[in-house]
Amino acid sequence: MQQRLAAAGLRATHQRILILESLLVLPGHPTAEQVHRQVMANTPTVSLGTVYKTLDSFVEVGLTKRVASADAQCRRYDSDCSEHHHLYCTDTKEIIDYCNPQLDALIRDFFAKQGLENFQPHSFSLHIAGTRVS
Amino acid sequence: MQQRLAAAGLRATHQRILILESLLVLPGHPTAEQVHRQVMANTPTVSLGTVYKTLDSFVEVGLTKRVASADAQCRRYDSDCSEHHHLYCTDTKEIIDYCNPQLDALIRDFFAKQGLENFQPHSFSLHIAGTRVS
DNA sequence: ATGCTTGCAAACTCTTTGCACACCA
DNA sequence: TGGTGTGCAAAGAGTTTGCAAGCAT
Repeated sequence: MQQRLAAAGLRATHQRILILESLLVLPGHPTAEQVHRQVMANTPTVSLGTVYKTLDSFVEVGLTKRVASADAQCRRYDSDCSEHHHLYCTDTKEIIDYCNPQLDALIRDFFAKQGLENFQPHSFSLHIAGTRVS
Repeated sequence: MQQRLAAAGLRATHQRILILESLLVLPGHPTAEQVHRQVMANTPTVSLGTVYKTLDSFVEVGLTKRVASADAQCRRYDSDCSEHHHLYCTDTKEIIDYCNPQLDALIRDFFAKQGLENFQPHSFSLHIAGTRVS
């Protein structure tokens, strides 16, 4: 954990380690509030302000991402910085991560063949809206 | 304009007509604030609260969409309810609409062939992050 | 005339900021 | 030790809510 922070050029403080661990443990796309709660479960002396500042630093150095969310009125963070897609259930407002290398290949291929004008794509993320079926 | 509102099951009030017009005029993905400014340019007596309420109604009946945005700390709306994708410039934080029927077909095809487990997709939106080149 | 809409202002939520103290390198 | 990070509380931005008055049907 310390290593990851050091590698990212951040001081390995107690709080940052806790917050990074919490991010990795929490499923889905936690809000700052949820990260804070998770951190507090172990160490009840970390302030919410610090969580915000720390998450911002993490985003800045690429340790996490902010994820887009049309419904939420708050920011969500994602510790999984690998490329992946999202299933969005319009009933439950749930966001589920979805990985599919075949899909990735298909999309990359498409843009490799017929490029975009004036735009160099770096990463792709497909948002799939729909409903859960059981 | 009245027709569109009536068809959506909303009363055609002066304010709603103005707000709908403003949405159609404004480029990109305006915030509630931007819509309000646009409305005020014509009729300086519409309150921001009404803009919020109205935009919510519009989203509810499908006249507009909320668009996801990882950076913004405010909600953005999109009057273009047809299926389209987004180019996101990581330099300028700009979001550009992008349409490509071929791409749509490719994606629909992919999921038609090998469906998702426990999920019925309704719409797809590809977020393409990258940088502008000139 | 009835009931949905509006305007206003206050309340609320989420996030940021300023500053003194604490801690890592 | 020096400079960065933290906690706290207050401020800020964006959004929602409650209610009396207004308007579309």
